[in-house]
Amino acid sequence: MADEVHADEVSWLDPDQLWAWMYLVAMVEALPAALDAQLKRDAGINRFEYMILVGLSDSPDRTMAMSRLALAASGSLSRLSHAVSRLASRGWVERRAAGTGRQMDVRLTDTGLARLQEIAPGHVREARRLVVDVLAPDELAALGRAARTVLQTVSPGFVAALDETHAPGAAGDDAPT
Amino acid sequence: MADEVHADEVSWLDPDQLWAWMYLVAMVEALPAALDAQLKRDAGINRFEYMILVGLSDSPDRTMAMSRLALAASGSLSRLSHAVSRLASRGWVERRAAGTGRQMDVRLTDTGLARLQEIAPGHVREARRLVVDVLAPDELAALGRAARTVLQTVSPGFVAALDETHAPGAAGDDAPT
DNA sequence: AGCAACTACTTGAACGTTCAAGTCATTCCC
DNA sequence: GGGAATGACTTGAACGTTCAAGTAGTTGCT
Repeated sequence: MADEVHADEVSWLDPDQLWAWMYLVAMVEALPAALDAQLKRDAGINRFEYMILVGLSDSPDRTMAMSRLALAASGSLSRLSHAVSRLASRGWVERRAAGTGRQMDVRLTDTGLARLQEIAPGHVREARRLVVDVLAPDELAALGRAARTVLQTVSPGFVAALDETHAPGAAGDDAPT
Repeated sequence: MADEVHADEVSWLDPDQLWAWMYLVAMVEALPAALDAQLKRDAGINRFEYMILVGLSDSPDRTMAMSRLALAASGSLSRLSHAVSRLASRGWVERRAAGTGRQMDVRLTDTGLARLQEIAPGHVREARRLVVDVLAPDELAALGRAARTVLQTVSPGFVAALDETHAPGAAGDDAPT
């Protein structure tokens, strides 16, 4: 593409923007794949299942309702339901009817918690190897801020939720630090 | 998680690192989904198929061998083969035996090029709406540089390839301005 | 009390990706 | 010049995600 598009009134990206865009697209393609690969290889689960386990593990009684968990892991209810079925068949989580309505609670079992504690260090190590340790602290901070800004358009609700749980004071409103 | 991990000798992330990591992970999860959604809705294709079309469109004779195209779109040969079958069944690309060996060329048809020219502006608009226009120029540049640095670990070959085709001079070697 | 609307979840089929073969021409070697 | 190895794909099954129902409690209206 680049020039041959007959882009009436669409402003194409200038070289600097295009440069940044290409690398960003490449990263958002490659990074999830790399993280998934590590989890799959070392633990036999994917990133979404990992998020479920983590979400449950730091929740009171290691339990959450499906709908809240779906938000926490940022996936659809359907996707979550299938994933919970898989995890339950391995005995890592269990379903239990909750008090009201059709609501269901998912609980991280002792087995599940034990496995997560084995898995987590390796995943953190990978996060360091691929991202945290290859960037200078200020570069990492800038990356985080840019990611947050982008997310504010892509999924505003999620930013609100994250800001609430993580450093509600420190992480300002628009331009932390 | 956060504390309850019995992480012998694994250095956990400090609050600032964790903050950046959370937003980064959320972004690399949400951004591809958002881009895919726009393409699916407006054009009935996914990001990978779009990359194929773009790759072919600015290639001599709108043609590339499968293996080269797989590199350009950064996917496996198998994935590409399936995707090309889908695109071919819509008449957007065509397969042709190339000179040597079992090699196959894929060519963007006139129909395919026409469709791409209709599709591209909308995609650029989305890129602007979600990323390029919500960040200040220096923030975007920093994001691009960070992405490139991360990619250097995740898939070094790809960085080399991208640097070669895009702004070989301007995009220095380690810390482009 | 009866019925619609809503919320919370599950399920099955369709679709795209991955993974493990399978095919077929070419090249290298004895 | 036959046979193994290599390169360039294709194909089919398995798996996870999405999408469109389906199920089942709860609430609100009349």
